[in-house]
Amino acid sequence: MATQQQFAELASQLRGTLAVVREMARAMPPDCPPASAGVLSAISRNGEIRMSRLAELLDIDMSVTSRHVAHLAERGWIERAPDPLDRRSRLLRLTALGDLALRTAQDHVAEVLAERLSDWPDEDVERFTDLLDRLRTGFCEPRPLPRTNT
Amino acid sequence: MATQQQFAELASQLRGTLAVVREMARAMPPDCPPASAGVLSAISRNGEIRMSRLAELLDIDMSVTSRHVAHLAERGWIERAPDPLDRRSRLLRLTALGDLALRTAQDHVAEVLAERLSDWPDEDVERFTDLLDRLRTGFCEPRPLPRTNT
DNA sequence: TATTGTTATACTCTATAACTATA
DNA sequence: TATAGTTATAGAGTATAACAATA
Repeated sequence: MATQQQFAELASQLRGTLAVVREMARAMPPDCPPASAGVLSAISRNGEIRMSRLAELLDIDMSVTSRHVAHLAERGWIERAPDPLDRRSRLLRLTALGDLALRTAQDHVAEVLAERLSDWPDEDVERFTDLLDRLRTGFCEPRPLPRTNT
Repeated sequence: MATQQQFAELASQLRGTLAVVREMARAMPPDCPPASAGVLSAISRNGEIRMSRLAELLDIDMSVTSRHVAHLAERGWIERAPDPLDRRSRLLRLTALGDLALRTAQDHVAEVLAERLSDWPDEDVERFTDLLDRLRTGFCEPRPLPRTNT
């Protein structure tokens, strides 16, 4: 396992990454802020989905998810259909307009990244994406209880 | 260069990393929120520093930096000395208390990372830290003007 | 009684603009 | 006139708590 020092450095770099995410956010269309793009992306990847599951995927509170979803629905980017199996619930799915908005947003950020990271070799981009994915997965997955030292 | 698709995926993973940073933030002491830790860390790395330079390093507006710095000064974690060369300016430096606060905060987040990433090999942590550093550097450094197609 | 989703309220972090005091 | 820093105000994103409808 890495040393305490190494983890501290990693943590610091992760905090520093917020500046990059902020920079990417500036490239987004005004009516599709990063949080909206994240919700669209999650729905697109998963297909029809419930609010509660969506909140779980995004790792944010359902109250927050609800507000983002309302924003998207106002723009006609998603549909909220009643769930025939549970009338408390709603099933969300992307509309054609929503799919277009998502693609547009993705194109914008990809362009910004391509411009700034033009000198990165392919494999570094791949490896980086993979590490980020593993980080998120390792964090958001439920963890076994920490072992006590008995 | 990587494809548009690869960059889009990278962007998505970077957005997803926000969830991890939020999770780490929950492990911070209540009077040392992540933003404060970031400022302490930057001052610690650079030694005595001016406000304007600090804002540049953190890539946030000076008005925001000013508020964070005021927060730290109230707690006795930094000192603000007048700059003998320019009386408009102030020189910031960590106090012993501030150094302690920083170390405490670093220990907390490192512990969280160590717990969640216990199965990561050393080299992955190193490589990941390096990639994050290169990303931030590639983004926050001034860029040459994009070439027009003439 | 518990759960799904919504709304009201508050907190953190950031940006823009107006201000002051020096340069 | 321009620059360093501060403060006031606004906006995006999140969390907690109270609520309505349904299970």
